[in-house]
Amino acid sequence: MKKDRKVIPQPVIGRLTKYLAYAEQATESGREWVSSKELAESLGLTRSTVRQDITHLDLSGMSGHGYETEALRKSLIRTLGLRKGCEVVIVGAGNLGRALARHKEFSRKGFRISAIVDSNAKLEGKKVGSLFIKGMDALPRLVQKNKVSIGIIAVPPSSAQEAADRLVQAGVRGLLNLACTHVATPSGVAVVESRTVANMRELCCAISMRS
Amino acid sequence: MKKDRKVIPQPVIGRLTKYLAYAEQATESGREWVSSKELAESLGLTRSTVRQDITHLDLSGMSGHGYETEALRKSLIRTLGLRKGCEVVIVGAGNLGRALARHKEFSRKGFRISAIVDSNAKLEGKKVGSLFIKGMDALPRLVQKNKVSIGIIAVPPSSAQEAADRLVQAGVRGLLNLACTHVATPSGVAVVESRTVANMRELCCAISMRS
DNA sequence: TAGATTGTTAATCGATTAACAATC
DNA sequence: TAGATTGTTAATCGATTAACAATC
Repeated sequence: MKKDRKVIPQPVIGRLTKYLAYAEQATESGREWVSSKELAESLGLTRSTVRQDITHLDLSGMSGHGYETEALRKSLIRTLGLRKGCEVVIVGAGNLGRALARHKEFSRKGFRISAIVDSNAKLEGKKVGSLFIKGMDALPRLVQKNKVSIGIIAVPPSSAQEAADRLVQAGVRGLLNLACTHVATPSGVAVVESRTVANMRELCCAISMRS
Repeated sequence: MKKDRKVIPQPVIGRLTKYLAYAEQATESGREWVSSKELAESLGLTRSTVRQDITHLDLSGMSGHGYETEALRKSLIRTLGLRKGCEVVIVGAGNLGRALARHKEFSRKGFRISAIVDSNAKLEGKKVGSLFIKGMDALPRLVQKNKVSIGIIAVPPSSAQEAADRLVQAGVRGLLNLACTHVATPSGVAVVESRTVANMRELCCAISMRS
């Protein structure tokens, strides 16, 4: 009899991923307990917020001790739907796309880069890490065959929308858009904009406001 | 007599950067007017929110027409404190660091990568784009000389905190952390966590909730 | 003028925080 | 037991939305 888990609000989800990163580190360093106090102080939140967030998990803490690190980690993985890894395809084999294809952190966190494609025919067949660059036409077949669910857009802003369209058409269910343009998608497809340039701008803004 | 500009709430700042990206594109394609309706629909917001946000700018729209694209763009640049570009240093000359050093979009948006450094002595002197990789020890001098205000952390999670410490010590005023670990900084230094892995996880989560 | 859109106020909605009894 | 921390409820705070007169 499953607890009927309601939809978790976006801001909460954002913080849950932070708790997960923290729990993973704590697990690695062999810490057995983590408290809401510790999480709050390390991540710049209040204890109330942390405890309120943890309400959304299927997890019980222990009064006086906090949460078992490993149980917290597992519960977060379950709740966030991260149990069974995830196949990814990268569109764009420029600097950024190639760097991501070889980025260790992805596989360490359960994401498998199953292909990298580019519209530039000259790049076709070249090797990136252990992958060979494929043409855009291969996209639908690659997505089907490898059960790819996420597409990463690593092309210049001017071709971002086209990349998105082709990925959606090929059947991916989520997009990570690294181009600093907004892309439009049908409502069934989740999009996260990476916003590196936007982040830099926000930094600039924060800096200039303080001086 | 300047309008006493109050602090702008973070969620608003986040959206202002989106309007800016939109206004830049609209400017490039020669569009003269942009309305709150158009912004809202393109970016998935309500018109009310857009108009409320624009309240924070020193800008007047025109009833029946909207906002002059160019005036909107300029006002956003002013308000976000982006008028005079920004010097940046990258720590970490791995795949990601090197890719960013050559990333066109940065310079196009007013960020100048003035140096790239790495703790691995073997990389010292190698060329990345038009830059030569320097050692970590060069950091303080580079930051002073080039008036660097932002440091990008592109090292493995395990050395992220150290990179942050050295950047702060060298005198940068903001950090963009691309490692998927939280880094702690003194309160005078702004930090934005890039969260690429976290974003991927949020995508996974969104996907798994829909199925 | 008619149509469209701004600027602004007030109402709603949701998220964060405070507080505390219950528990280990 | 005493100290610490959870889980939960209620209060506060802030952000989003709705609505509409004013304006081009």
